[in-house]
Amino acid sequence: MPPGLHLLHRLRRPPAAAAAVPELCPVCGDKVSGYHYGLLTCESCKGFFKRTVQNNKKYICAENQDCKIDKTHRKRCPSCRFQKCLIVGMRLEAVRADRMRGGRNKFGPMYKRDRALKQQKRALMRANGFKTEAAASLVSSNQTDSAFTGSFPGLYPVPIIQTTLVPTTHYNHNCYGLPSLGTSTPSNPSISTQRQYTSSNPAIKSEHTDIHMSSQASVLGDHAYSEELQEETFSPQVPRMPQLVMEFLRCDPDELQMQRNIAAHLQREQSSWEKQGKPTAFSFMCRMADQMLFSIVEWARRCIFFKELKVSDQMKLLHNCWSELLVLDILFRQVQHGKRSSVLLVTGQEVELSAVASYADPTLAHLVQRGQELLEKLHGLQVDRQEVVCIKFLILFNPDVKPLESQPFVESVQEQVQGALLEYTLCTYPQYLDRFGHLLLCLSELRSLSTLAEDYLCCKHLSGEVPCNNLLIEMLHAKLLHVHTSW
DNA sequence: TTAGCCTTGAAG
DNA sequence: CTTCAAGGCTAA
Repeated sequence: MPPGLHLLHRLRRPPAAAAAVPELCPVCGDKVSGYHYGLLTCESCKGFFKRTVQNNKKYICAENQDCKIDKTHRKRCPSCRFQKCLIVGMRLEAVRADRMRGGRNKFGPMYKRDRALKQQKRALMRANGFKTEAAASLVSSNQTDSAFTGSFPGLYPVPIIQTTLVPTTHYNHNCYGLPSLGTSTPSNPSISTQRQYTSSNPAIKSEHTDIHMSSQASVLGDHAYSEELQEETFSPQVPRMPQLVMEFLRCDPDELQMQRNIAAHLQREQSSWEKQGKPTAFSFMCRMADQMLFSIVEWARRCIFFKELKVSDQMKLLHNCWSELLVLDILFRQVQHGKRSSVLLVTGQEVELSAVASYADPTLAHLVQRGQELLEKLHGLQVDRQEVVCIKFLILFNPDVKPLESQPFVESVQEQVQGALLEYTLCTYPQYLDRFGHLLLCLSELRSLSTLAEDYLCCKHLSGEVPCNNLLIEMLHAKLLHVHTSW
C-alpha cells in the first residue's frame, strides 16, 4: 500500500468550516431585515420588489439577462434583480392591490412554520456539535429549506455562476411525478433554460396588471404556494414529502431492472470465462462491482442537477465518491433484504455470510466486519428509501471536491439536499428528532468504510488481482493518479 | 430611483 | 397588550 494513503484521504476530505453565517438576502446577499413578500430578504430588495410590482414597472436588461446581483451591483440592472426576486421565490401576490397598511396576510402561518423549522434545524445542529462535515452550512444563508417553498425554489446561489441558472417553474410544474423535468440540452443548459424561463414568465416582459385580481396568475411559484396553502388548509396532519425528495425518487433506478441487466451481463461474461478457466470469487465480485459502477454512472448522468454539470466536473465528483455510492448501494440492499445471516447480491443471488468469512483474507474480513457494524446502525434506524436517495445526492455533490468549475452550484445542491433530508426526517419521524444527525453519522461512517474498501481494492489492483478493462480499474487509476500527483 | 427608517393594524 | 410584515416617507 502506498505510504500515507489514509492520511491523504483524510486530507482529501477536510471538515467543513464551522461557523454559521448570519442569514443573508437570497437576492443580493445583504443583511436580512425580516420576512418580506414570502421570504427573508433585505430591506432594499423588499422596497425594490414593492416599487416594481406596485408601479407595474417594466425593465429591459441591456446584457444577456444574466447580470450578477449582489449588494454592490444590485442597482445596475433592475431587470435581472427583479428576475432574481422571482426566482428565489418572492411573491407577487403579497404586494397588496389596495395598498392597505398594517395587519397580516395569508403568509403568516408559512412564516411561522418556516421559523419553527429553522429553529429546529439550529437546535439539531447544536446538538450534533457541528461535527459532521455536511452539517455546518445548513443554518447559513440559504432559504431552500423554507417551509412554503417545499424545498425547491431555493437554488438562489446558482445565478452566482451564471452558467447554470435553473428556472424554478419547471420543478414546480413537475412536482408529484409529472414526467417532463429537465428538457434542457445538456450541452448548454443555461441558454435553453433561461429562454424557457423568460418566455414563460409573463411577469418579466409582458403585462402583469392582473396579478392582484387573479389568484391563479401564472407567475413563478404559484404552484408551490397553492400546494402549500392547500396543505395548510386541508391536510396539515399528513407528513409532507419535500419536492426534491420526490424528484430524487423519480431519478432512482429500478432495482429489478438493474438486477436483470447486471445478471444478464455477468451471465454473458461467464460463458467467455469458461474458456479461460474458472474465475476466482474475487474476480467475480470485481466484475459485479464494475457493473454496479456502470449503473451508478448511468444514474448520475441522468439525474437532476448532475446532468447540468460539465463533464469535467462530473468526472471529478464521481471519481471522488464512487466507492461511497457503491458501498451504500450494497448496504441498503442488505437493509431491504433483512436477513442477518446472508448477503443479497445485486444479481438477486444470496451468499451465506459464513461462506464469505471462510473465503476472506484478514483485510476483507475486517471490511465485512465494519460493514456489518454500519448495517446494524442502518437496521436500527430502519433507514428508508427516501433517506437513501437523499444521502446518495449528499455523497455525489460533495463540495469538498476541488477544483470544480461549478463549485457554488455543487455547494448549493449540497445545502438544498441537506435541507430536504432534514425536512423529510422531521416531518416523517417527528418523534425522532435526532434522526437527521444519526443519518449524517452513518454517512460519515460510510465514508471511512468506503475509503478502506478503496484502499483494499487498490492493493489488490497493484498486485494484479483485479480484472482488467473496466470502470473499476479506471476509478482505481484515478485514485492512484491523485495519490501520485498530490504527494 | 434607492434604501433606511417610520407608521399601521390584524393576528396572536 | 405585543408582534411584525405590510405600505409610506424622504435624504441622498
